[in-house]
Amino acid sequence: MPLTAIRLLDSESAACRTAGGIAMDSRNFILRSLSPAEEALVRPHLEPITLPQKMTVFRPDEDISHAYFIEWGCASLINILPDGDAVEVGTIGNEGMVGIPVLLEADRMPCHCDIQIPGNGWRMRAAALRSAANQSQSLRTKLLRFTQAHFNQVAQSAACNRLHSIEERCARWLLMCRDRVGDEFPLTQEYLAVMLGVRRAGVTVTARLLQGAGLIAYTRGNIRILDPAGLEEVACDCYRITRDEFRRLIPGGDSYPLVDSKPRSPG
Amino acid sequence: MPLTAIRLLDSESAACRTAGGIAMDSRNFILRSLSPAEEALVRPHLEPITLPQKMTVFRPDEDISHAYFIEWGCASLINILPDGDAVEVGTIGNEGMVGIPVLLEADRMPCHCDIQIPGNGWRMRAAALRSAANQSQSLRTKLLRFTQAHFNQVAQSAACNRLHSIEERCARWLLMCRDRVGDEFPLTQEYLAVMLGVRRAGVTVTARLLQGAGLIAYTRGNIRILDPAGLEEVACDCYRITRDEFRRLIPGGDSYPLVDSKPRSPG
DNA sequence: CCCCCTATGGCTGATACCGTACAGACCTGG
DNA sequence: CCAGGTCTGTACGGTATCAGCCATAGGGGG
Repeated sequence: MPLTAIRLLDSESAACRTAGGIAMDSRNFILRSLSPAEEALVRPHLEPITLPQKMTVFRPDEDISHAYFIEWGCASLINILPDGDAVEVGTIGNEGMVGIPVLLEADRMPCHCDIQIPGNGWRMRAAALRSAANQSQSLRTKLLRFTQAHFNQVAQSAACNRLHSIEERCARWLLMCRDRVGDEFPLTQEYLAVMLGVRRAGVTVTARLLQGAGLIAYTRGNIRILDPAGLEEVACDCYRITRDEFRRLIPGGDSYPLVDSKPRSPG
Repeated sequence: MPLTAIRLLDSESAACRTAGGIAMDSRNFILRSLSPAEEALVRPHLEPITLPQKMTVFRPDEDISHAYFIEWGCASLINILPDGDAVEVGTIGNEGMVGIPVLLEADRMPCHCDIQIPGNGWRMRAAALRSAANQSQSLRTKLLRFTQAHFNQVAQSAACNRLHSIEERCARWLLMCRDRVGDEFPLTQEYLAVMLGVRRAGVTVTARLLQGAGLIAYTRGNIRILDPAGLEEVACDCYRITRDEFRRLIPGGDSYPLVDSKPRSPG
């Protein structure tokens, strides 16, 4: 079976899970942490959604219509400068919520956000999220603490982008993806180059190095992590620093990352 | 008179202003925007404070005791990595509040924060700030919108640090300081090098270039902006993008930056 | 089976910035 | 007036990464 066949949990099967309750079996750290009272505020507004690769979640300076709670996959906050150059400034997967500007009453922000690793999740209208956050202080606290965790990640990236080599940053970035979606995921070097803010050719050299060292294996558009511990040695400390603060700040963070196996489409 | 004589508004004269009401005459955009009800929540807890250069505001992974509302001067969020390298990831002056982790219920964060340009302001105990923010939704909104503005700034820095030259970033950074404290401020090249995450020698070369072009003038430990418009042409778009979002998000942002003259110590 | 598109691999020379080092210039205190 | 610290100016070789370019290879559609 080609690797690309391992893809999405479709929205139908995601919707099925609703019957069993969200809090119990969601991979999303915010949803799984909800108390019954919080769940009553949130759940009626959740709509299951598939997240195909390259889907635009929101655009710079456009009102954000929904916040997203990702189950599988990974969204990327990308800063695209007027001259066309781009870099990723932050990544969000199942550990939190996409759409922080909604929570912070700002409605929009100057970054582009798209789906970098396909998956699925839930979305909730911006107004509903704001209303829920204003009604429950405990829910608000969870969302705000995640916001701080994400802020830390972006702040770490600002330093990392300045001070660390492509190799260090590449290893860090692959580990961050692994924590969210497991050992294997679809990803081209072209895309990875945008994430790291470097030329595609630079990624090729680095990827070959990592593969040569037995840390990863890749084919066209797919990457598999072979040796996470080895990769962590190559990565800069930024990986560990960010992850540890996530663990401290997100609800139930002591079990981050989740190690359950990736769901597959039926058949 | 040596430039270094132009320094602080001492806490005594800051305290005097209290008599006239904070909202009326504060340079701080959050304080000056407070409604009477909000002011009643905040003002009793404010304590005037001078902010000497290099003062530590908070340390990595240490509980933050106070939030700060700066009137003059400028604080810097610095990421110091385990290997000793450092870069600034964000700057806060009179446009907002220092101590976002308090508001976001996270208590602390992995960055170092210190005073980069001396000045003065007010501080408020962390618990008092949290309590005020939880009691008033409108106050909370103001603080959260500032948080988004600062988040944008850090996200912009992440991209800027990766993609722009020392010269562009240096010009950007000087303009950001100017918006907060006026055309002249104490600052060594050594410090500026940390801010930009480059060698001190690299700053010297850049500073000479900018001075040669008539954009700035500097002596030991002091910088004066001569031609802001010219500097803006040298700076990358990151300056404008961040500033414009600040204007949109902070209360009364249409009058940012304030252009009133810098107060001087009596005599 | 062939074609074409996408993805990866590998050149070449250019350059921005680094690490290190040292010298001069200014300021302050004894 | 000297001593010592701090700040700035400058040089040198080294290197990570860039910009541009072309070659190869896999894989799906006709």
